[in-house]
Amino acid sequence: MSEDLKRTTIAGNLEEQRRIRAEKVTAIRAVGGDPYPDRFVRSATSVELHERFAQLEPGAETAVMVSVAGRVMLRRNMGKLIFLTFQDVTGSLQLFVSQADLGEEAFAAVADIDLGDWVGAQGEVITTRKGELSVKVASLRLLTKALRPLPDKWRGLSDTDTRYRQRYVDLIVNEDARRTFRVRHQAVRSLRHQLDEEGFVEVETPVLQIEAGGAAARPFVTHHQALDQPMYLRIALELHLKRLVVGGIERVYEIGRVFRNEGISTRHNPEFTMVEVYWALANYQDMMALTERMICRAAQDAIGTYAVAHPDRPDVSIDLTPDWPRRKITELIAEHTGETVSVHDEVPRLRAVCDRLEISYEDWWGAGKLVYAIFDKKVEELLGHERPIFAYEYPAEVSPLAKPTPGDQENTDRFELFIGGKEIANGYSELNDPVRQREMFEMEVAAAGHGDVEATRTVDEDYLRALEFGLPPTGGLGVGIDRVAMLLSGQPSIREVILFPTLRPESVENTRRLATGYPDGDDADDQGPV
RNA sequence: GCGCCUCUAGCUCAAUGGCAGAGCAACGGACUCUUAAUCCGCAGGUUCUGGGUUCGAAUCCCAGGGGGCGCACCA
Repeated sequence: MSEDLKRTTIAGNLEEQRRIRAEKVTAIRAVGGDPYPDRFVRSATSVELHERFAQLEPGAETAVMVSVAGRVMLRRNMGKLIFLTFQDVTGSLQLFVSQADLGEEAFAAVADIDLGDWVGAQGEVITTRKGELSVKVASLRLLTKALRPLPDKWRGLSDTDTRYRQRYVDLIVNEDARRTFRVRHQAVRSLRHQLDEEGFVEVETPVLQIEAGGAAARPFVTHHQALDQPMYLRIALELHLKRLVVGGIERVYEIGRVFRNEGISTRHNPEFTMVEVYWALANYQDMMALTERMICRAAQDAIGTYAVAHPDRPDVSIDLTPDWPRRKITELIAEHTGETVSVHDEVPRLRAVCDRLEISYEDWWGAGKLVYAIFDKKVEELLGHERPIFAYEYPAEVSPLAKPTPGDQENTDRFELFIGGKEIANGYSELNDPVRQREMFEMEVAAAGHGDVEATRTVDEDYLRALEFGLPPTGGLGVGIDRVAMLLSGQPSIREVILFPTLRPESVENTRRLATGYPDGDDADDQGPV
């Protein structure tokens, strides 16, 4: 069996296509060419030319010379005339390549260009007889040889696993993927602009922490060698940002990655991006208004409308137009379950309500956790399907960092924003009484003792020390950036708005196949069951 | 973690117990105005892996792996 035949037998047609492209690389080098040259000076992008020459008649010549560059996506070979359609970051454009213009030798080189190659071309802007805007190529350079073939030019790449693992291919061939990440970028930029304009200072705080606090979630654990010290990846931004408010940064925010060692779903990725905002002298009402300003502006900047597609119902859209309703969670519970409950009710009565609604609970839960469970299990998913809604006045028992509602120690001035049945944002008037904060921490430690793996296990003494220096009245807010991106891009899965979502590792054999260099005769020998 | 669905050529998909196929991509050829170019020809397979049932398995069964969806989990 010859080497080539064996290779083909083992790895199939992919190896044949890669071999042929690799041989072109060799051939280019053999005549002193460079298949991976240095820079190319581009004078115009495809979209700039489409905009500037939108009105040309068919068959027009402009005498305007341009340099363009991009990846070859389509090729139509007519013999002595070749049409190439390339794609750059702005869009795509046709190259008109005539043997009469280039001469036989240069034309033959263009005929060797494969789909997926990067090329740079220089020539006159024209339209064809059919009116297609084109660059009539006077010279064309290979800028990068692609060794692997692109997916089907018409159907693209649809296998979700491959799309996520090989996002580079997804982005090359799927316009919807490019659009999604453009929307995400514009939304993030918009949030940042809004906060900057309102005088907020952007900061960065530690990702590696001695104790992960600020939320109820199981953290990722790692280890610092030099300190010989276990460390945690942060699960929230909150406690460090409030230390900065103590330090006098009265308006502060961070856009950053947080990590939660929990289940993966269409709405949860182990690492995700939050923006948290803290505003001295403000309260939770101010933060609701700020949330609304931020998301409304993001919608306008990213998609130019207040009408967003419903994540689960293709035929429905959600209207983001201000002002969004604000309702107490107990009112929403009554409205959607018919049960009148209060955090001041006796525990047995609340347990009876949970039993009626078929909600399970732990025997150590107080009234706050029970009321919250009712809201969480029976009401949340029903909220925000026509327009966003703020729910507020959450039990203190489930809000250990929030300030009590004036005159009601069992409730807090906390809110959550729901859009399309999903939680998008969470905020409150910050608890700034260090004595009460210590009590709340100790309650959490007790919950951890009950087996609550998400409860904070230690009292954050440094945070309490900071509070003792005086945290002014402060409003705080956390927004899940990924969920905003899902909302605005109309994507039903968080994996669609994260460039490289968390996946199981690829199989060894598959990784091997994908990572194998070429040409290299040894690889093929190692792979197969020869 | 549990349940359901799914895995066939580089890509997108057929073949439902009886010869593994098509389109695109590739390769050879024709073609100076195409638009997913067209036309002729040719090649490409560990049907995810391992067992089993059967005269015969891509197809049925069991186990494992990847993925999707749902549930559980998720202040």
